[in-house]
Parts: sequence; structure tokens; C-alpha cells
Amino acid sequence: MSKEIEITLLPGGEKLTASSGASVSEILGKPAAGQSWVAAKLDGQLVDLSKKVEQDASLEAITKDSPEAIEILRHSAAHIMAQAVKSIFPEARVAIGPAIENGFYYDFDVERPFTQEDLEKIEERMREIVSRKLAFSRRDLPREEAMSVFSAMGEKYKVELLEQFSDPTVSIYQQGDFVDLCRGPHIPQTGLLRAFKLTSVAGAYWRGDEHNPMLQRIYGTAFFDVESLKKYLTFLEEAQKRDHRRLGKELDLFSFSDEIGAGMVIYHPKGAIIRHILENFEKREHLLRGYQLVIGPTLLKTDLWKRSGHFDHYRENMYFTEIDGQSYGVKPMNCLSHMLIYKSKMRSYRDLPLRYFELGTVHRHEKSGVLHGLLRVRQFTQDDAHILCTPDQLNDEIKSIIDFVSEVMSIFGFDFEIEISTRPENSIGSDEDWERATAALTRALEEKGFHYFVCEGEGAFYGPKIDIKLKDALDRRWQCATIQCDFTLPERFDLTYIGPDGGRHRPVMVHRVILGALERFLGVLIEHYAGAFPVWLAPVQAMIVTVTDSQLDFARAVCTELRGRGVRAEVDLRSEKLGYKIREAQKHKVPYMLVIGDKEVQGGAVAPRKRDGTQLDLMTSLQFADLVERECLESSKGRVGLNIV
RNA sequence: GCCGGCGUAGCUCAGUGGCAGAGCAGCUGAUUCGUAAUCAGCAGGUCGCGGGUUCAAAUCCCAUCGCCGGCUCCA
Repeated sequence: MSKEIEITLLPGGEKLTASSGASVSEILGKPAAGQSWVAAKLDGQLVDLSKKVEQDASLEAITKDSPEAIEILRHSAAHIMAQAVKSIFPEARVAIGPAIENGFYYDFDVERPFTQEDLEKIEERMREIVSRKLAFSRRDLPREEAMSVFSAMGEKYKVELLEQFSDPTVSIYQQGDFVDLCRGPHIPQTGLLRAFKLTSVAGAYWRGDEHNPMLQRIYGTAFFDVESLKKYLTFLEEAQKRDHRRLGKELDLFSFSDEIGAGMVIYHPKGAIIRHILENFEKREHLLRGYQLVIGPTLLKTDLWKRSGHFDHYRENMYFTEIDGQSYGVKPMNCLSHMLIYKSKMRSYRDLPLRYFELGTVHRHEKSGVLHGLLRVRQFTQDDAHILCTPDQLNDEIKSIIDFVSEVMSIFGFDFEIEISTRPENSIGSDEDWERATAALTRALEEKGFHYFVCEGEGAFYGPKIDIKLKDALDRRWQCATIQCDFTLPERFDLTYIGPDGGRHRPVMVHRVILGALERFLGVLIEHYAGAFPVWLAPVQAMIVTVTDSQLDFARAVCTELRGRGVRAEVDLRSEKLGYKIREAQKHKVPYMLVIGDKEVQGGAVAPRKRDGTQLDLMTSLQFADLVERECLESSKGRVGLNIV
């Protein structure tokens, strides 16, 4: 006879009694109509519905609307996929298969890579497994026993995982004839997987290490209902439409050329004007904040890169050239000439902080497989600055950089995430310096009240850093702004200042960028606005379209007048119908179309149409220029009006 | 760099061993039209580049450059 236990049902707090050893689903009872239990939280731990409850506990049901539910479903979908793969390809060895942000994957070791046809077959087999409503059953067993189970099945990757576990007991899950090592929990039975799709297949190294064998990874996604799956697939299609590579072509912003080389951006006129606007905006924002503009060379002697540590730690990413028997490195970073400017004369504590700003073009030989449109290139220009300050000033400097970043990002309307990256393996400098620098960054973020994530071991080789990540159309995060503390370069270059005590002291150096690489920022910006730039950034602000050719002279005069006021205006000269020209301007996402027919010529006016279709009243071209100027100032939060270049 | 896919007109793509195609864009002509596509004609190609197999290669093979999806790495 079993004893009674007390269960506290969350979130309500309702108490009930059950007999010890009852399963979670027995305790929870039948769900309301149209709802079903997916799993549960027992004393805060996620468990299966079949979990036996032995003592007093709190219990919270996980339904498909719970935030944890989708992850459980996707993880179970990965198991079902592995079961399907094993039944079609019995020789396949399974590795790992977790849920990820928008779906799941599973890695397999197979003789030949999967094809698109294979994916269809696997999906078909998964549907069969789902329709059989197989139970997921859990078994706990000693680690050694699990090792012999998996080694008997020839699942060497599972055995390797088990070898590294420290727990004496592990759990395995079985549905049908498929057994997998897994912590769980899972959905109660395969029938809950109603909406899923296998999306792609790709190579992936075992345990993410490039020295390990390459496995075949199948990606998929899953939802509780078909509508959500459809919505997600539609989102992917929409995201493709705002892919900056596609819009870059459609809007004639930039291109790449295999004759020039991979990862080198060619800015077309419309892309170049956006970059000019960004650059001028940046120069002004930096001057306002006490930065000084500097310009350094692209080629620096290799000896200098040896002294800085770049040659030892960054050589494989650098381009080198030799002239007159002298070796030079193409700069991958802008800091060295900034340090030499600092060193060019004696500095007093009264001079500090010194903030050197450079729109610095750098080259980094990124591996060919990582290049990605504007988001990952080999030549790029950073809005780079190096701040040299006393250790006492460090905290204030970092805080004002954080303010700078958040003001600028709010102008563009970006949300961002903050990460702190700590000391990596391949690094220079003393433990003490690393600790001081890491503490300085952390303290500044905490004083500013920002939430942040910690990335252990992901700092630069010379110091820890704060990274700011913006999201692209596919919700992928891209690092743009970064703030890096550096105690080691001032040491290596023997930078000093004279303190109030008359003695020499070592300044601290902060490397930082706000937009990051202008190329990457432009890429993220294109996706962020889906190509419809706000007026202050739009390459063409007004497209003048005439009803017939007879208004062309007036249209040209309007265009000249607008350009005189600094408006970026163009005339569509083609003998096409008005509707056609409107459509063209609309496709190019021009913010304003100025319609000119006989009525406008007689009234000496233009009829503006916004790209959202809104029709404005007739106005003179000068009134229109004022309107554009107001809108520029409004959309740039007062930073940029007309006459920007 | 690694695994897989792909490269045909300015763009989007069809063509899988036997005459290189379509739509859009471009040009010319006609049309002069009021807010998302007027009509007709013309022109446009080293089928990424280089080798090879074959009577014959856009198509099959090798190599190379580039692109795409991932892995690893990073602004």
C-alpha cells in the first residue's frame, strides 16, 4: 500500500493528494477539451508525463502553449527524424540532435551525403512514424550499461559521449525500435508531431571541431499546428525578399565581381551615396563627442606587426607584400598608427583622454567559405576609434561609448543584444590586466543597467570586449559595435603619460567601433528597412514623373531647383505612361514621386505621392524641398537635413 | 579551409550528348496617356575560366574561380 503525497499545482497553488508512485499524467488528469499535456515541471524540473512522483512536490503542466513546449516538440522531432533515417539507412551512425532557435537538427555519419530526394523519403517515413502514435518511453540505467547497449548497436558517437559523462546514471529514450541516449523530456507519443518540415542538409564537424570527421546534418522545423508552420515558412519567404544581397541588386546599390575577387564590395552610385551619408553623419557625431579625426596608412612594416603581436596571433588573416626587400603588412586593424600618433610627443595626464577616430579601411583574409554578401567581406571600413586614458577615466569612457552606441542605434531603430567576451586561450597579457579590464567592462554595463550575456573565452587576443549584436531579416545576430579594453598594446609600445606626481604612467587603450564595419552595417540596414530607406538615407529622395512628354521641360526645371536645395531628385525621361513610371519608382522604393501634368505646369507646382500611396496637396518645388528637409531631420532625430555631402 | 548544391543574355530562369531559348530590362518606331506594367519591331551569348572524353559537349570527366546552404572562424 502506497503512502499519500501532497502535490501543489502551479501556477495556481491548488493542493491535492495523490498516492506515491502515481505518474504525472495520472495526477494531472484529463486536460480540457482541445488541449493536451506535453510534459510537466516537477519541482521546477522538466519531466515526462510518465514520470512517477514519489514524494511531496510542486507540479506544473506544460501544454502546447507553454514557452517550453515547442522546444520539447522539436527535440522529439529530431528523435523521430533519427528513427526515420535509421530505418532507411541502417548503416547510419547517429551523433547529436538538439532543438535550436527555429527548429532542430540531427547529425549523422553516413557513407554518402543526403540528397534532396533522401530528405523527401525521410519526411515520408517520419509521417508514418507519427501516424503510429508510438510512445516515448524513458529508462534510467547505469552509465556502463548504457555504454554496452550503444556499443552493441555500433553507435560509436553515443559511446564517446558517455565516456565523457560523469553521472553514474544516464537515461535512454525509446520510441518503436529506435533507442537514443537522451536527457529528455519528450512528448508522450509521436502523434503530437503534426506540423514539421525538413529544410536543409549541410556538413558539420563532430563536436564542432574542424579536426574531427565531418558529419551530415539535417535541419528541420516543427510546430504544434500546421498554421504556425505555414506562418514560419511564409516568414522565411518574406525574409528572402528583404535579403540585402537581393535588394542590393534590385536597388542597384552594390555588386561583387569574380574578376576583382571574393569579398570585395563595389559600391554603385546609389550604394555609395548611402555610405557617404553614413560617413558624414559619423564624423559629425564623433567631433561632437570630443573625438579627433585621424588618418593612417594601409601598409605598415611587418616589424611593427611583430611588435604589436598581430604577426604572431593574426598572421593567417593578414595580407603581406614585399617591396625593395622590405616586408609590409596590409593593416587588418587601425590601432597601430593611432598609437604612433600618441607616441609622437610627450603626453600629460591633462591631455587625457585622447580619442582618435578614423574611418579606417582594413583587409582581412577571411576563409572563403565564410564570406556572405556585405555581412562578411575581406575589405571593409570601420568607424574605428582608440581612446587613450588613465585607469581612473576608463569607467566613464566606457559608459559614454555605451551611451553613444545606444543613441545611434535608436536613430536607426535597432534593437540590440549585449555580450561580454572573456579571455581566450590564444592571448597575450597578464591575468591581473585581464581581470581589471573585464571588471571595468562589466561594471560600466551594470552601472548603465544593461542586461548582457557572458561569452567565456571569446575575447580578442589582446583584451576582453563588449559586443553589440543587431539582428538581420532571418533573426541572425551580427556583431556591429564592439568595445575592447587593451592593457597590452600600451605596454608593448611603451606608451606613457606624465602624471600629477611628475612620474611616468601607463595609459589604458580602448578599441571601439559604433556601427562596426560600414559594409556589414549597410547590409543589416538594408534588411532592417527592407530597402525602403528613411528619407535622410534614401539614395533618391524624389522621382519626378510626367504625365506626357510635353511637361518634360518643366520637370527638368523642378529637378534643377530641388537639387539646388540639396534634394536628391531625378527625372524619369521615358515616354511611358504615368502608371508605368510610378510602378518603377515604387519598385525602387523612392520615398516621393512628384507627378507633373498640365495642371501642375500651369500652377507652377508639383503633386507629391508618397511611396505608401498617400497623395499630398499640390505645392511648389521649394515647399516640397522644405518638406523633405523636415522629414530628413525628423527621421534622423535632428542629425541630418539637406546638403549632407 | 571543410561538406553539399549551383554557375546559360543586364536580371529571373528553361534547355541533361545532336541548330543556344523565354519573360522582364535595353534600343528603335508608333502612341501622349493622371498615380503599380501601351503596342510593334530590333538587338543582345567565349553557356564562369582552362583542360579532357566524343564524329559531336551548355549537357559527361578533371582542375580552377565565383556564388548559395551549413560547419569552423569573425566586424
